[in-house]
Amino acid sequence: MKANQNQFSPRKVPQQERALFTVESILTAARTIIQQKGYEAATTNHIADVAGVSIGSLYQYFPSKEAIVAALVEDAVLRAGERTRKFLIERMNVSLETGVREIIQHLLEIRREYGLIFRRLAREVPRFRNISGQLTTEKYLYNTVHTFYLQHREEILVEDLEMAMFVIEHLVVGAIDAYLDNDAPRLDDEELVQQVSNAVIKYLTK
Amino acid sequence: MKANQNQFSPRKVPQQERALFTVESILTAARTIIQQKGYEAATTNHIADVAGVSIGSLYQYFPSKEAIVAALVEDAVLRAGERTRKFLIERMNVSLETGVREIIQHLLEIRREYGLIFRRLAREVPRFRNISGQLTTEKYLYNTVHTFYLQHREEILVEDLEMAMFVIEHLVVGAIDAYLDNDAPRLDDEELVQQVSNAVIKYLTK
Amino acid sequence: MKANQNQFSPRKVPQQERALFTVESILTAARTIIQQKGYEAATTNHIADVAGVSIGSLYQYFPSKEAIVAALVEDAVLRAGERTRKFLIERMNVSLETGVREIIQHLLEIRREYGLIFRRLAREVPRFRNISGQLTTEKYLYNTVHTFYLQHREEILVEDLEMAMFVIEHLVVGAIDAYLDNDAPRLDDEELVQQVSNAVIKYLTK
Amino acid sequence: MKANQNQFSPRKVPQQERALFTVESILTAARTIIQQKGYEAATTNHIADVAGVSIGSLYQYFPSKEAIVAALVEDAVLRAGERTRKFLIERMNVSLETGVREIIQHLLEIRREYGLIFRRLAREVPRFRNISGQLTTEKYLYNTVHTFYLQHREEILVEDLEMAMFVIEHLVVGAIDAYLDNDAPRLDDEELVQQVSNAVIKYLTK
DNA sequence: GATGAATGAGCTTTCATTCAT
DNA sequence: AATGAATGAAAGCTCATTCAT
Repeated sequence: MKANQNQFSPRKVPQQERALFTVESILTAARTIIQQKGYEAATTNHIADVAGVSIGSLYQYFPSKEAIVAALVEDAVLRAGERTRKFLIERMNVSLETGVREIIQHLLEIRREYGLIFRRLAREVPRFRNISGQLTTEKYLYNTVHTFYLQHREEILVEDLEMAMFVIEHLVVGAIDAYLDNDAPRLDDEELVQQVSNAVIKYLTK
Repeated sequence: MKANQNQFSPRKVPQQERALFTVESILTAARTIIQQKGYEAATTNHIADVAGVSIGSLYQYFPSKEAIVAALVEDAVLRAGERTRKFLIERMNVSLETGVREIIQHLLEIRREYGLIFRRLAREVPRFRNISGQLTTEKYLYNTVHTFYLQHREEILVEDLEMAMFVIEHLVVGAIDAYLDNDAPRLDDEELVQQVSNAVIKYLTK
Repeated sequence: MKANQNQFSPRKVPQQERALFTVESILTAARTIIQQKGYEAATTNHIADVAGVSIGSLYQYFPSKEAIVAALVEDAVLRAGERTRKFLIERMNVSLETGVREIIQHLLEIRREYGLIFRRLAREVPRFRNISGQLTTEKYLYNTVHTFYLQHREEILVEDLEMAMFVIEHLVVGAIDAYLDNDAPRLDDEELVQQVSNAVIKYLTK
Repeated sequence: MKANQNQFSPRKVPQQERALFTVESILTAARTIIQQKGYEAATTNHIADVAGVSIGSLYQYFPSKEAIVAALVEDAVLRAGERTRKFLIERMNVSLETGVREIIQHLLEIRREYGLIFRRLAREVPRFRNISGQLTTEKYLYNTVHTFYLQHREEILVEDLEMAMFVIEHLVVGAIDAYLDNDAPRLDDEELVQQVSNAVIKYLTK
């Protein structure tokens, strides 16, 4: 069931190369502006301007401003999801401890890179929290992570694994986002990953 | 009582009871609107409307829209801070495990009650993250929590306690907020508190 | 025929000393603000504030903001007029040349002193131009100046004296105001008075 | 072409004929309103209304209300300046007396035509006095007038010519503006020009 | 009389969106 | 298809004035 079918779906599916390029330009412009100046600065006219496209063209491919943002979020989620899934698959045979640490390390990188989209939009515009939240969880964390944990099921002492996954996901993402938000006082990447991994491992196995 | 003196400080101090009521109405209206519909919906005219007050009156006591929000945040932080500090002091002699669980339980309540202000505003309007962030952490968590942990220092195995406090704070708050945001799938309050306490205790002592 | 009878007349004629003081405070405050920050800054609330009087009281003595300004202009005109008349009377027996020079000298001083009221208000608020214009001309220049010129009628070659007076008045006031407005490039008080006197004397006698 | 580049410069340069017409409409509407009702009456909404244009269009071409007025002043100064310069050049070979009279006659016409802009704006809004003042004096009076006077240097008895020019300029403009402001009592155009010319000629040559 | 709280029309300006070319 | 001119609801805010105490 494809989710984005109704209000946020692009007006026309671009079929020519130029059209595709236009759409790409708009999304890139929107992404750049939001990351550099925040959501409020991302007016449609400004986006069109930066994209080098007329405002009329912009509205030929996107029915509304929200549609642009939705596309942006979806794009980020898909890319990040794909990368994360590949990453996880490569780590399927690794030890629980190593796996957890590397996954957290990976999440830190991912959220630093795409995170501005997630964090900015999710925080500034509540409407998009659901979109990104659902997609995040469902599409690129849950399934594969679940598989990974199952591989180490006997090491894991908690009974309800799915609940633990929910708890862990938010423990981890909460800590990472806080770390990225605040210019953290006495912590560097390595230390953070170490500590959070510690917490997760202990939570799962002790 | 030293910060935000200029741009956010009230325009005039109400001297009659009627005026006090007006100020209270405005803050209540703003709080209600923000909690129910978000920051974007909280236009000054709407706030005045809901408060049953003219727009002129609103601007007689608040120099700007942001000042209203700042007052809201400050108020929430002060109340929540006071309650939390009292709560912590009463638990000074309790065991580490009990203390952690009860504190997390308490934080869950606090953030459910005042948290919409923290979470909504902090997320939607980055400007306010500083205010709430600083006040939150520094004023009512850090000092007292630190004292509590020190009382159980010998049970705690991590070396750098302050770093651990940073990690824990964001692990806990991240998880709680996520739980409150998503109407969590297979979790209730008790379970959440239990799991997060578990994680924290294990992180500290194993 | 008293001019200021209708829309600009004070609401009540103050009969007690305190009331008189209040009115004086308001006028002084208004004058100060207008001179220092311009007409736009002179809001009624600000005036009341500076006057140390409640806004309610202000409206007890003046029916509108314009009434305050009108009173201000009238006051300035009366004072300046009185001083000028006295000054002129003392110079009745002086030679035409000396008299003209000293009058111009005197006008320079007067307009430097009260002029901010005349110039600011007259320029920023066209409604008041008539008031001040009429009062200026009629009440303190025309009659006495006329008498002075008559004393030297035989030296004066122009036929239509009244027309000449009109021309001279505006030549003189125009030059003085321009001098006071621009921070004049290569001119000081003395030089200005000298040159303008020259022009007037020559105009009248050559 | 170097000053007012930022805050007053047009927002976008109109590229279609339709847009040019819009800009023209806005300027015309603003000019009309200011001339007929003064600066205070010239609200942006009213200007847009009279121009038959939406408020949005107005702000597409002018970044602020002041920018409109600035454009108005600049336009008037440029046109008036050009006309006056041409006029003066044609009179270069004329006698001092004729020249002065014709120039004053010309100034009377110019200030009657464009003058409402100069006088109203210059008087009501001090900010614009600088713009119009500088442009007026420097660009279209000073240079050419100076040349004219130099051609008759031997007839002129005053020593410091430039100072005399300053005095004369303000004598003349002051008198003309006063004549145009007050609907002058016993004077017509011809008489005014005659008298003021007289004064100037005598001032210069006697 | 005096106070100051309350009012609200109206101001400048923005920006998502539509429409004529 | 593309352009960009045009739209107008709606935002934040001011200030002369009224009214309850």
